[in-house]
Amino acid sequence: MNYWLMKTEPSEFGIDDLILRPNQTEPWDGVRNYQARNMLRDAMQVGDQVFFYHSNCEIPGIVGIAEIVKAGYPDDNAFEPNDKHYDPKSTPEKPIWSKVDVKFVQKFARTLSLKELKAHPALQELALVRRGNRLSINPVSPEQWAVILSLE
DNA sequence: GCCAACGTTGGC
DNA sequence: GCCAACGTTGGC
Repeated sequence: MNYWLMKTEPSEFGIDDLILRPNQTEPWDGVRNYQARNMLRDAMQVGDQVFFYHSNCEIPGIVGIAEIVKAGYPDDNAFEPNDKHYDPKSTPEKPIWSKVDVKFVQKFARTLSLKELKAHPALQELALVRRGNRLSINPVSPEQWAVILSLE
């Protein structure tokens, strides 16, 4: 099993929105970065665990856990000219972009803030806290996962 | 293939 | 709102 961290802006779609979805499940779409796409398409498997991260908000940090319930499949909103994430280079015959489905698992009692993660000695290699990292999807090692969970 | 200009992310 | 960091675009 693999561990991940996925960023989202709560003003757009936060963990409370995920909880309210049918089956508490939502496609994770709209990713338009090749590195992140490769993780969505090639690496994520059903059952993988995901830290749900809120960015661009009052307290950026990890707010809970979700789970991959459907592995990579074509991001079809790239085909829709009226969609915000439309990409004319991607077609149903040759899709460029991928998405996965994530399901709510747990919401933490408090936000594990970015500040706190950055300060933790055992998390200095966490992709999220590395300088200049802007990827919306990051891998998390089993060791890092355990350390972060213990903060809750 | 180089690289300047521009756009986006996201913390602060 | 600012700006550092990084990705993408497009002229050459």
